[in-house]
Parts: sequence; C-alpha cells; structure tokens
Amino acid sequence: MDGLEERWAPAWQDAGTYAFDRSAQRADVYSIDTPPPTVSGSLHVGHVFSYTHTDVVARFQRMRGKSVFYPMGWDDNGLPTERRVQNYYGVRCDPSLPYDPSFTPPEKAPKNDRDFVQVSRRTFVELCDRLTAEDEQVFESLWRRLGLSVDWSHTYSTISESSRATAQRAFLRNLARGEAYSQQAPTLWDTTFRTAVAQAELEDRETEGAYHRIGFTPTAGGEPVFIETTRPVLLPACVALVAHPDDERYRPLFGQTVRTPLFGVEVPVVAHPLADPEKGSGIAMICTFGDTTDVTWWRELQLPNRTVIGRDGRLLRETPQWLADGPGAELYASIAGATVFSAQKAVVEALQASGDMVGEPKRITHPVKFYEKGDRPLEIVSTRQWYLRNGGRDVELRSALLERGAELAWHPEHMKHRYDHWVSGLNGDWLISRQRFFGVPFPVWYRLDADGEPVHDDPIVPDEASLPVDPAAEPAPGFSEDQRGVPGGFAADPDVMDTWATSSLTPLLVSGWERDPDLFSRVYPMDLRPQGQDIIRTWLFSTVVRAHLEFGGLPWSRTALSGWILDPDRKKMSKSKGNVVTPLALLEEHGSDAVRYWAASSRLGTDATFDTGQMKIGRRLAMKLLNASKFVLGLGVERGDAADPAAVTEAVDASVLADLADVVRQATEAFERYDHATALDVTERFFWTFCDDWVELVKDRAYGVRGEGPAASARATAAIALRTLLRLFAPFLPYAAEEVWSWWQDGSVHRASWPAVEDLGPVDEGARGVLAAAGQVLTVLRKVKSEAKVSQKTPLSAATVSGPAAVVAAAARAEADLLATSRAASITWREVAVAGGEQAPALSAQAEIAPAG
RNA sequence: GGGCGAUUAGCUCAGUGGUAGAGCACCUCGUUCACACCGAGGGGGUCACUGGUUCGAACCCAGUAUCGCCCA
Repeated sequence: MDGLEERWAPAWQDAGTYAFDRSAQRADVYSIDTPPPTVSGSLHVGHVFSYTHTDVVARFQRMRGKSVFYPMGWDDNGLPTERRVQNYYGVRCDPSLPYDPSFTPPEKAPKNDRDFVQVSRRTFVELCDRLTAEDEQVFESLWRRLGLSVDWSHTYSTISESSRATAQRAFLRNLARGEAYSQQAPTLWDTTFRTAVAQAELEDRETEGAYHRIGFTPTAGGEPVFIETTRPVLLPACVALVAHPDDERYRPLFGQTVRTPLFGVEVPVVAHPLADPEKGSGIAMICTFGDTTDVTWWRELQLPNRTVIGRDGRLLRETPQWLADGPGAELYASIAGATVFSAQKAVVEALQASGDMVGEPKRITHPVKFYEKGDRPLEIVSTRQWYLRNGGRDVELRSALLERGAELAWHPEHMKHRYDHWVSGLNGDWLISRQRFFGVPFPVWYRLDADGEPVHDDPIVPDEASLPVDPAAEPAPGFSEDQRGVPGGFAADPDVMDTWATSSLTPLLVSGWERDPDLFSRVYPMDLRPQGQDIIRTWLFSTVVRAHLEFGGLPWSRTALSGWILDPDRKKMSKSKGNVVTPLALLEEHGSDAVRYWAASSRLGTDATFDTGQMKIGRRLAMKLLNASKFVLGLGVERGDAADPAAVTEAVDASVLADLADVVRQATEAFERYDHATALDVTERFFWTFCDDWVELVKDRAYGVRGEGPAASARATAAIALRTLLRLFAPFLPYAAEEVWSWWQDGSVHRASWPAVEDLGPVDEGARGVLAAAGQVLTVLRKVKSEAKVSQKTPLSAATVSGPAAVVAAAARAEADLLATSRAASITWREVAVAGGEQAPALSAQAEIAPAG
C-alpha cells in the first residue's frame, strides 16, 4: 500500500480524472467555494481534517454524475503575508523609498527587527510575490498527496491580477450604489501594525490594570468629585465627566463644570444612561478616546475631540492647543512623544505628588480589546477610513442579512446561531481599509484643492475596463503623473483593502464573474461553502454581505462547517503549545488513506481529537481492502462488470447482497444529508462482516468443492459485492479503492457511478438474515475451539447448535458452507422454544474436537 | 454576564423512547494455505449529577456541575 500516492496522484492529473466539464449545464454541476488557505502560514492538521471533509463530498457528487467544480485557491493577500515576508527576508517596507531594481535581500534575516533592511513598496511587493509563489508549490504538493480531487487548472490566488480587478470592480459598484463610503471617525487602531482593524478582528483579553481614584474640582467651588479610571494617561484628553441621569449622588452636578487635575481644563459634567452607577465611583471621565463607550458618549453628547494619542501609540509630540496655556503645559511637554506606558507612569506620579490622586492604585483584571493578531491593546484614533454597509448601522439591511442566513442550509444546523448572534450584535459598518502595503489598493484618487488638501467627498474612479489599477503608480484619469501631489492636481488613496474584502468575493473570483460569463452561468451561485466554524463571523458573513449587495441573493445554497482538532488534553491544537504535527510527516508515516479515514470518521461541526490510533485503524482498513480484494479476485472473478445477479443461487450469497443493498441505501442517504461519517461507518461495518464471515464461509465452495453452480454463485456474488464496496469506499480511501479497481475494471473508480441498489440484482427478501445467523454459528463454533485452546483449523466431530428457531432455521440454510468453514463432521440443529414474554436464549454450540490424525 | 456545544468502557467515539455498542488498549489462544501493519475468543460501563414526563429514559423536559468555543 505504500507508494500508492506516488503512483496515482500523477495518474489522476494526467488522465484529467477531476477535470471540471465546463460544457455541463448548471443543474448538472456541483460547485464548491473552497477556502483559500493563508499561504503565509503553514498547513496544519486542522486543514487536512476539514479539506478531507470537503473532498469526500466532492467525490460523492462526482460519482453521482455531477460535473464537480472544485477549485483550489490561495490567500496570499494582506497582512499575514507581509509579516511572513518581513521575517523571512529581514526587510521592512518604507513607501517613501525609491525602487531599487538591483535589490537582493540579506543572506540571512537579522534576528532583531530593528536591523531589518528598509525597502521600497515595489520591492516589498515583489518579495511578497516571490515567497508566496514558493509557498503555494509546497501547499499544492501536499494537497495532491492527500488526494484532494481538485481541478488544479482553476486555481486562483487572492492577490492575482484578476482577483485585484474583481475586488476593485466589486468595490466600485458598492461605491456607486452608496454601500461603500469613507469617513473621518474614531477608529480602532493597532499601534504595532499601524493600521485600523475591523470589529470582526477584535478579541477581548483579560488584562492587568488598576483603578486610580482622582479628584476633579468643581469650577463653582466645593468638594472634589472623585472618578476611578484605569487610564489616567488620558487625563489630558478628558472632555467631560459623566454619570447616570438617575444617580442622585451626582444629579446636582449636571450642567456644572469641573477642572481636570494637573491640566486645569474646564469640562462639563453630563448625564448619560450608559454610565454605570455600580462601576467605580459611579462617575467617569470621558476621554477622546479610551474605549468604544467614549466614542458613543463623544458622538451622542457632541463633545469636542481632544486626541492626545497618535497612530504610533505615543503621545502627540506637539503640545495640544487646549493645554498650551494651562498649568499642565510643562508636564505635557515632559511626556510628549512618550509611549502610553511611560506617560501613564509619569502622570500617576504627578497626580500623587499634587495630591489629586487618593490612595494607592487598586489592581484589577479587566477585559481589554486587542487586535486578534496583535499583542498591544488597541487605541482609538480618529482617521479617515473606508466602510462597507453590513447592517451594523441599518436595521433593514441587518434583517435582510438575517433572512439570507435563514435561507442557507447549515451543516450542522446549530452553527446558524453563531451567524445570527454575530449579525444581531454588529455595532458599526464594516471597516475595510488598512494602512498597509501588500493588498488590493482602493481604486480611488482625490482632487487636491488650492491648498493641496484632498477633496474626499468627490473621489475620482477609473473605468471598470482599466482594472486593476494601482493609484499610487498610475495617474488619475484626466490627469498626468506630474500633477500628483500638487495643488490643483490629484493624490492617490493611500490605503489597501483588508484581506476579507477580497476573500469575501471568492465565489466571484473563482466563477469568472464579469470575466468569463459562460463559466459564471454554469457554476454560480455555488452549491457548497465548506469552512471552519471559527470564521463564520468573518469569511462566511462577509461573503453573504457581498453577494447580497451585488446580486440580492446567497452566494451558495449550503455551508458545511468543520470542527476543531484538539490535542489529547482537549485543548485546541496550536503552534504556541508546540503540539502541531506537520501534515506531510503524518501522510508519510500513516499513508493518505489512513489520515483521510481519521478525518472522515468525524462528523461536521464536531471537534475531533488528534488521534494517531484512528489513523492506524484507517491504515489497517485500507490494507484489508487490498488484501481481501486480492483474494476475492483470485477466486476466478471475471474482469469488468459482467457478473450476472442471476448466477446468485445460494441463500448465504443472496443474504450478503441483501445486506449490501441496505448499506448502499444507508450510505447514500447519509451522504445526501452531509453525514459522511455515517456513510463510512455503515460501509466499514459491512466490510468487516463481509471479510470475517462471508468470505470465510465461501472459500471452499468458491474453489469448486461443491461443484460449478455453487462456485459460480460465490464468484458472481464476490464480483458484485466488490464492485459495490470499492465505489462505497472510493470517497474515503481513494488510493486503495483506485488501486484495486485498476486490477480488474476499466477507467477510474472515481469516475464510476455511485452504487445503486438496483446494481445488486433483485433483493431476495427470503434470504435476509442467513449470513447474520451463519455468522453467529461461526462465532459459537470458534469459541468452542478457542476455549479448547486449539487452532481454528482443527476439525470437529459432530457439533450441535442450539438457539431460537428463527436463527437456527436461517443458519441451517448455509449448512454446507458452515461445515466446510468450521471443519465439522456434521451439525445437529436444535431449536429452543421460547415461552411468551421470556427472553430468547443466545445461540450456543457443543462439539468435540476431532482426534488428531 | 449571555449564547452554542460536549459529558457513554482505561482511551477515541457511535448510539435520539424498548435487553448498553465499535475500534484501540488489556488478557487467553492461534501463524506455510488473502491479510502478523494478522486471525479467533474473553474481561471491562450507576450512559456527569439531581429531579420530572412515561408502562418504559443514555435518549424527552427542568435544574446543577465540569470542559470547550463564541459573544459582551
């Protein structure tokens, strides 16, 4: 069985076994919106798991006669690639540098990123292209080895020219319809990556902090008002104090003003229901901007914007105007340009020295928002960003998107809850711009006014026919390059789109939207979106949004969600825990069929344990399929599909085919409801009975011990059963099934038709149960020998089998085969009567070991 | 704090109203005759807990506990 991958993977490629037939009509096509793996990462065992689930479905649909459109894609766009390229080559992008065509990256990347080489944007993009191309080769060879039945001629990547064109085209249409807009607004900002991030990329992390109790003096005089804050560093950005409108303690203060300690800025005391009387002292300072609640207060209470934290996560270097003439100007000058961390320290020390802070800081842990890929808390800075409407600020759109979710078929069904909760909880539109370099540029330029300031509310856009465009490299339509950046001229939008803004278009990228209308008409909307459950809120939702906005419909009719892979301690497998096994090593050690067996044994949506034991079982199953097939074919089974069901005359043979008919029915029904694990389970269960009981029973007869008729019955049964079994196993064990198929059938098993009950001939209902009963007799006779501690090949003298009438009668119909298999001289059948209501006795046997000789 | 899911043999998991299952691991036996990457046989479980519905509950309902994930 070793070596099957090397033989068959290239053979399938050469024969075009998995080629999509693009002459097929939509109704005969099954199209799959494959998740494009991030090539900047590495494939891990979780990918193998979920991609196997998809492949099993693809193979089933193909055998059912569908023309399967199953492309692969690579997500090579965006920040993850930038990070990998930076670390791999030891470079950092500085867009202000000129392009140097002779640049070669350092031999070895420096350890510390401070020593990274600064390169131009064009060089940086070239390095991104180079590394992703190499990575994609590695990924493809792994997928081929795993046996994914992908049509590689349709492979796409999210940074390719046509993907950039598609992303820009879709954006321009969103813009034209008013679904995309840009806005200067407080934005969640990662200071490490210096980019805005979207709501979907946030995560809360429990973080150490401390409450600082700080007094504000009323302007009108009186006792100081104490607030408790975890971020005293924002004191210079304070614009108001806020308490709950019903809070009796602070009611007298509403409408009055207080002075901020240290800085002496006069700010109002205001009321807002979001202020929590239970939290801290019940009154809080509003700063621009400490958290998203500050943003809400700032917006709803129409407060001024006094930002002090810059995009680099440091305090603004220039002393802000509202502090310049106050008592805190000197203090501010001492913290200008400092990091938030050290500035906070300085402010606290100053507060303690001045006596404005009461007591020691009270240590707490509280949830703080982080970018999921970042390791510093997010700041909120006011910037101009592009947004796409996603229902976060629009009840009507939101309910339309919930309705789309309801139209989608979910496997498993309960995953829909995650979609509903996410959509219902959105609190803003989708922020799609990123201040990065390797991504799809916004296809937008701005006119510059007489002062050289961009006019944002009237962007210049290109003609769709000219896409993709790079506004940083091409002049705006109607302008020449020498007008770039000069008053009265133009400027490019500096941003790129977030990765999700492109990957939300995968059904369009791959289907040839506006590029290949013929293909598009045959595959879109697609049939299946397989993906991980972790990206329902991002990939699945954003794809639904884009399709809804562009076409007013779903991009696919159903989605299949795979679960996690857990390590043996029931934790999610992750690199940081050092428990990730490389997929290639896994495939080499156990064989592709074995690893696929492990993956396919798990149902959709169910987390699975990484379990090499399960792979060993899969390997044993594949091996057994090869060995049993070799033996069965050695009985003289004819090549091809000529076996005649009419030759099946023995009851035990008719019985095994009747059982197999049930298996075909159950496996087909399971596949139809996307329950591949049950399809595998019923097939495997039958196969072991087939080998252990049926094959053992008919060995002697097939060799002709009882003459030609009974032998022909065994051979025909073997041929029919094996042809059926190989096709049932083909989606799961494509290598072993193909290998055996090639021994005696024409073409590929993966192009053969899925078995139908009718292929098995008329089911002989009267023979039902004969094999099961005979199997029970085999077991009890084997037990006699096992307990006597003799070989199973030891002959028995006269045996007596007792049991319920029905079982005994059924087994007796296979007496000749039973005698041969058990080496018994004779069997006496004894029916045990069962009184009404009594439990039927188990089958039992008595027999003497025949004397040696 | 809210939501979703899980909890069955030492391990990994099936089992959705009618006598508790499979594989692995373990114990015993058996190898020229498809398969030692094997075959046969065997031992092993208060189905997390507490109530309820029912003639009958691993399964349905309510609650509790523990674990995982998502959201706030």
